[in-house]
Amino acid sequence: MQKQETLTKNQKIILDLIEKSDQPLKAYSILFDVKKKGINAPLQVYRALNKLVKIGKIHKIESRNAFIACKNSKCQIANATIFSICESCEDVTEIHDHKLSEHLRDFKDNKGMKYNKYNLEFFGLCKKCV
Amino acid sequence: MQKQETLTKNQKIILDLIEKSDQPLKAYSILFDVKKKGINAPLQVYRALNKLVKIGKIHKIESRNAFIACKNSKCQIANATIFSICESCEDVTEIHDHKLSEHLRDFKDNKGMKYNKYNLEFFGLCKKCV
DNA sequence: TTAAATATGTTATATTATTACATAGCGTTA
DNA sequence: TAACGCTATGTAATAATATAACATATTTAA
Repeated sequence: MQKQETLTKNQKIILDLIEKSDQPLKAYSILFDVKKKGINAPLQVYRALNKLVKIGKIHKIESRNAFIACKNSKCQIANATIFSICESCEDVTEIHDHKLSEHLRDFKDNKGMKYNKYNLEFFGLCKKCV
Repeated sequence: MQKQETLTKNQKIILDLIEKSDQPLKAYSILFDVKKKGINAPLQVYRALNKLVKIGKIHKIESRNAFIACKNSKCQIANATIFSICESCEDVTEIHDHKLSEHLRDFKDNKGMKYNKYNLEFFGLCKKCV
């Protein structure tokens, strides 16, 4: 379990912003939005983002270079993420599917590799965009 | 099935280079290597890369911004990729696991989304690095 | 044989992310 | 409390990744 009480000022500001959005935000768009709060440089944003990713409060959508809040209040799935991404409207949803997660968690390759993390992104068209 | 006979000069040069490497190559490292062959600008590389990804000859490792050749001669899996990535030595291997692929192919979320593609990346430590 | 589609070459620029360095705060422990 | 280790901060500069815009050429198909 992560300790959420230790978030610093910058981390809180940036997490707040990301949590208010239900869609992924890009680093420089975050930077633009938090300038009024005294965060002036990309590095300040990236440092906070990296920390928030590390503790599982947010996830990075790798194919989009964007960051979305983790809706799972327990924040235990920083290392096991599944997303669906609409290639038309770019809507992103985190998927929680017990059975699929189980399969992924239990997956063993034939090279004896020890996994501690996975990220899965599904692409397609959402209901609205079909 | 894709038509491989239609690759253009630039596409061939860049595919050759990527196929000679068993590990992912980055766009600007590719650019550096193909300058002697008359490819001078990033855009020429990215255009070839995008095409090669589209037809399934190579895959992009999203978490690494790098490109690796598809070893599957049939090239039918441009839209269904699974990789294992060692976080220590950065070795990347494409995984072909029938059962897992089946699960992913058959996965349906509860939002009625129609998927046409997925990308899964496993992270951990390979045998050598454990 | 013209039109449409695809690819090329080039310059410039946009976007994403890190290096390097100086400083500040905080908890431990001696 | 003083000294240390650790983490975070602020700032400037720059590296790394990727695309826009434009002119031209080549290929494909009607």
